[in-house]
Amino acid sequence: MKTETEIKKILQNAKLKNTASRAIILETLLNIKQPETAGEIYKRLRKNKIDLVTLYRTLASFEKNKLVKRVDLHKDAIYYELNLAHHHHIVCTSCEKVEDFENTEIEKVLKQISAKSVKFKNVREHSLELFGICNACVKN
Amino acid sequence: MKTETEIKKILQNAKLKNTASRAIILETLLNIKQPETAGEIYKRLRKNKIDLVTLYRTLASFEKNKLVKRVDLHKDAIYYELNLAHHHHIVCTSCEKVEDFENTEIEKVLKQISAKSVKFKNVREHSLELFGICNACVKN
DNA sequence: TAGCTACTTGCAAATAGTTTGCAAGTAGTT
DNA sequence: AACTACTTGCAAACTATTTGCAAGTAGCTA
Repeated sequence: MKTETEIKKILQNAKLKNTASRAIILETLLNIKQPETAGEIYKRLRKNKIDLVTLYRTLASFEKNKLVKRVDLHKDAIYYELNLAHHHHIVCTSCEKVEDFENTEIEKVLKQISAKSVKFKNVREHSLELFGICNACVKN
Repeated sequence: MKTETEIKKILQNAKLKNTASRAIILETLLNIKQPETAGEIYKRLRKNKIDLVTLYRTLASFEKNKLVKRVDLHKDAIYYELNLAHHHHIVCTSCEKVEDFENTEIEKVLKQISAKSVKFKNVREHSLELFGICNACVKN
């Protein structure tokens, strides 16, 4: 659980004004384990009376400032998650659970690939998702 | 340029009825170099009088049959492309150009990762996108 | 600390993207 | 040639996301 001052610091580092809404949204995001849609996050915010429009705008500004990133789970809506630690996902296409993972080998190979590319020498980010059926679902 | 019979064969292999709409949509997809949204593909189909709903439904059935896959370009709409050859993308976040690439090393590492995962032993697909600024845009 | 300015918020309404219901049409089979 | 399940087009619904505008507020600046 992050303290109020830690949240304040994160916003300051991102050069975003420290408003009540942003602090609440950021704290909420910190408590979410899996990527969620704006609608799902909104449900968590109901008791705080934060408008859905504010949430969208906040997510957009967080995204612009690299605090948040979009995750593609091959579903129809946009999924968001905090971008404080770089990692990838394994998604179960049956029960929809998401497992995080990180891997240093991948990062090395990606560097080689962008070095090889003729048209790109400035690759800054990447997203990687694996899809499959988790062991629990295979049993059923 | 694929012939009519080749297109027919692709549909048969996917166990999809060989209708006029599907043949036209499939041929159109074969001519597209970059992932496109349903709206963009629809524009190409205008002269063929194919309904946008039909396009959505066709893309959905193609996707279900692995003929087509979704690509996440970190934009607001869903991007589709043919799934005949496995590959990844490098996306320019400035001019939005997309370059394809494939890499055998990646595939090896991914296999290792899914072998290591505790909750997954059935990873079947993956998507990988790199984001950056292409050389042409860097110059400007 | 009061005041200024640019950024932020909430509400209502608009827009964009995608899906659904239904009646009519058609591919592949028998 | 007839049958059946799948496919199509149209209209309408729905969901997710964005925009306009007026009021509110954070973080300077004097």
